[in-house]
Amino acid sequence: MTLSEELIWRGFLNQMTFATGEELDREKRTFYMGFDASADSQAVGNLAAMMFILTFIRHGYDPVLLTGGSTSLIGDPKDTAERQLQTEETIAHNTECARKQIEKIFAGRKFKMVNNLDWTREVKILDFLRDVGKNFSMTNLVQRDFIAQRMGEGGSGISFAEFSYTLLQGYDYQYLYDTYGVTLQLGGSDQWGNCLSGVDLIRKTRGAEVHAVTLNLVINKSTGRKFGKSEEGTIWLNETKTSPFKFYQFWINSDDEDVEDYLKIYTELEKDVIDKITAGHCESPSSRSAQKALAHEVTTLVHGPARTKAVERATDALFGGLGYAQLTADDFKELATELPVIEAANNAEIADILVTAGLASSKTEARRFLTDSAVYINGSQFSSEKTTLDAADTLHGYIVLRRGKNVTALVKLA
RNA sequence: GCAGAGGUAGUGAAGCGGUCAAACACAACAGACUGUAAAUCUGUCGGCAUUCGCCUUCGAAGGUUCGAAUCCUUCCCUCUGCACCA
Repeated sequence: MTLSEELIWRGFLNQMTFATGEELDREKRTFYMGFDASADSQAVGNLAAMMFILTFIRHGYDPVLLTGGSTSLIGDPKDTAERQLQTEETIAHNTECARKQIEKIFAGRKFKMVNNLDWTREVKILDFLRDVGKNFSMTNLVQRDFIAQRMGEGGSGISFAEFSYTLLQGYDYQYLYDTYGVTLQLGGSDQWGNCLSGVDLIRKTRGAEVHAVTLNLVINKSTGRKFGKSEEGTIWLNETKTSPFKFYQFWINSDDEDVEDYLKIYTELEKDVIDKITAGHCESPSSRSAQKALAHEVTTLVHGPARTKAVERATDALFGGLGYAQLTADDFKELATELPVIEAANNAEIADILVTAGLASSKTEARRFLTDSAVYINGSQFSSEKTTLDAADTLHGYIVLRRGKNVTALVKLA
């Protein structure tokens, strides 16, 4: 498969400045893509962008990966409202986090990492206005969707800082063109306008033709919403923000109709492999083989093979056919690394334990769960007369306490 | 700065002196059903005590009243006009 064929097959392509996809196949370019540093971890949404980049790398393109140390100080305008400015320290910290994560995902590949703060910090305001600002038409800027929305009736207004964000990004492209010969910028579909800022700027100031390709936003087909959030919120790549276990669960829980799309986007598996997986999945959707393959691949990419294996074992223990009574002490040790473990006194009230374990937010709620029979001890429901936990409930020193379908904790009696 | 409108539980939105822990919708949570799915049905959805009940909430602080989310005062914030600026 050529690059353009693969991009289309995987469903990445959104918009591009190339007239035809074949132009992408003709010349191996040096390209860049920016990563936002407004949060201290990249999320599943950014992971799609990384997979997009990996596709280009596999086809011989050279990547320059940029962290937005300067642009995140300003913030890309949203459609709704002005962003809260973050401190320089926070952004510096986030930029560093982004760098580490990117280096982890791209380990073993050839790539350059840059931080746009390095060349933006010293720029003089007058130089910037003359060299960059002069090349942007106010009329065009004002017509941009988000800016028009923010400035129009019912809009929340927009500061000059956010208004001029796109010039900064355009300037980045120009700098990278000058310094590394970058002639292609990749971005999310929401970045199309900002990518074009650079394309136009370079045409005007350097007389050169450079390009931009954007990637489709990943959509959860069944909800129609942007992909990458669970009920508990964003799925992060950082394991302290989203544990590998939760991360793995997130993928396992993918909807049937989305699984094939996700396999194409979030794994590097080739077409015949993916075809085989989806065929198997269609035969018996209940085995969830496609979800398992997806979860395995993505978790391995983000958290490494060892963690993935551990998480898979823990998952088997929690959701597989095995009863808890059949688990070994070692299995429990594994579970203990993935689930919250809390200590409780012998004969402690179950309602209190639910609260301390975070399975209920208050004692009143805990009581509700109990009367709703939403609580399970070692996988089974129990009579309402039982209100405390004691040594008779332990298995290898632990009690598995679950609320609802997916929220589980281990209890250790003191 | 001036004038108008408004700030109610996760969101939207009723309520405009007592029967308001606050209608309704959505979201969320749980149970049944399931494939750790979707849909559907049922229940829950401030806290403590699960007996009556008690406590904390309706932007904030005061006040009026037997009694306030509801009335008054001050303050904070948001929106819409106008003005300023161009």
